[in-house]
Amino acid sequence: MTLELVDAAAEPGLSRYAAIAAGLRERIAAGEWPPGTALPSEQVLAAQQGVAMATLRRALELLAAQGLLERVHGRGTFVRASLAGAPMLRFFRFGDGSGEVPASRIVSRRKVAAPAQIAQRLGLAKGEPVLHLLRVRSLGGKPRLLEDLWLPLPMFQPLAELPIAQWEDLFYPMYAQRCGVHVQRATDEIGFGTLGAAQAAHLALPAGHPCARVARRAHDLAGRCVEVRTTLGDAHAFHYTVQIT
Amino acid sequence: MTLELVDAAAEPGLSRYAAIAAGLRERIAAGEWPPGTALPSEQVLAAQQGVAMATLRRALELLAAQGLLERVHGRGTFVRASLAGAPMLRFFRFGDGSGEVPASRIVSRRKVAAPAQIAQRLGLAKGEPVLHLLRVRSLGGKPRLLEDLWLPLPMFQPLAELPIAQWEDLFYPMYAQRCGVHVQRATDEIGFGTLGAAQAAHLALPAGHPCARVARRAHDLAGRCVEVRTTLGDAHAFHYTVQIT
DNA sequence: AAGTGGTCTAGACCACTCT
DNA sequence: GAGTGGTCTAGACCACTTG
Repeated sequence: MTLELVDAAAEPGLSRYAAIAAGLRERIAAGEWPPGTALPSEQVLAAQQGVAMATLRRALELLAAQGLLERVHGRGTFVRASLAGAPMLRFFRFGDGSGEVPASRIVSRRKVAAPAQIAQRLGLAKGEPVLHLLRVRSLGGKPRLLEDLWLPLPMFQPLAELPIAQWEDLFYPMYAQRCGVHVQRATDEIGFGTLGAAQAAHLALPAGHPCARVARRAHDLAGRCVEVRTTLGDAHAFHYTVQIT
Repeated sequence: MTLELVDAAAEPGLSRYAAIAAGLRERIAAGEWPPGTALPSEQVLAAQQGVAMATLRRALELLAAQGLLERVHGRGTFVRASLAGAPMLRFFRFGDGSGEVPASRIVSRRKVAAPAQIAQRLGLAKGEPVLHLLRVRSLGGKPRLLEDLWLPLPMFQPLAELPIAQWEDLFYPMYAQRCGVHVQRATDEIGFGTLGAAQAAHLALPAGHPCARVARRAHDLAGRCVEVRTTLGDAHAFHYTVQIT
């Protein structure tokens, strides 16, 4: 019998659990279970997929290890909500290490046609409409980080219209709430350089001052690049720890 | 028989598989299975520990995920050999990206009493004997990296006596071969600074030139810190990519 | 008390490697 | 072909969370 489930698991060469994981990943990306909500229980899913519970578990554990799901003993299995708000401070250590969230001040917001390099990083065609933002982030009243952001435009239209005064300090929760965009993972590329005159002015540093540069590409649940961001900060405040194994 | 195996698995509050993993980790650290050798088969280990094979498997998978073991389908489960030779280039990109190993030139080698800060990082008492090395690493004939190393001395005595001409370009395989020290993991702390006059001279750069600084602590199988190393390189050649999830 | 995920068992069969 | 790890099953029992 039994209902020929459209076997999302029919991928060739994949183990049963890997195929099931891939299928679940697609259904999550398609919005069947929005971020923060619970999946059906292991029992239900196992019956649905026609496998033993242990096999279904392996699929869930795989997705949990990849950061897509979060399993909570006694409660259920949940689709992970957006990334934590301000992990940018993981790269910088300014005077006060108090977990304070940097205050955000939008310096400029413009709708523009994507330059070639930005379009390529966003996975768009050159010239597609994007939202370009410049903002300064401060700690203890002192400007510390200068950020340059590019957001694809049909998707982020609500932010093109939202009054500047109503913007939040943390962007990712705002993306989720106002645009339904959930940042699920990001890639940060670290480099060192020096500040141009205009950049230096925003940070109250002399032109030519050494700076650390973090070039981020953020991706949503479906794997699309939804944000390109370049952050500059005083190189002397930069620090980062890497575990090698 | 049957020595009352000192049930390393008797830890309270640990699941059976976690306790078994901890016990195996200790036996590996104690040298029962040297790096590169195979552990007994799952069947044998399961019988030894008196658990089902699936439980034993979980223990092995845990240790494999932690990078201590390497499992090879059809061959066996192996204790991972030392870290790859020169992962320092993961942080720098000089002209040629050809996977070339940087040539090493020892600039100085001295037996000294450990300064307080070094002793602390090595987990020694201040004043304990250590080997202090300074070396320059070059690519394509050009000096690129300046390294400052501290090695605890009873342990690395063979390197205190080895003629400089016989040193290898890669240190970790040499530690393993000559001193029986196997580097299993390391922590790299990335920062930024400027070159002092002496440092700049070694790298053929002007004094005050911006540099990236990688401060490494390397640990052996038993978790002891066996090397403290600070590497300096041109800040403009620095790059590193971080995955955030 | 009911429902969830976490641990564990005692098997079966398959895929890979070596000789 | 013998031995290894990889996948999968169909259960049991435990620990945690919530009504």
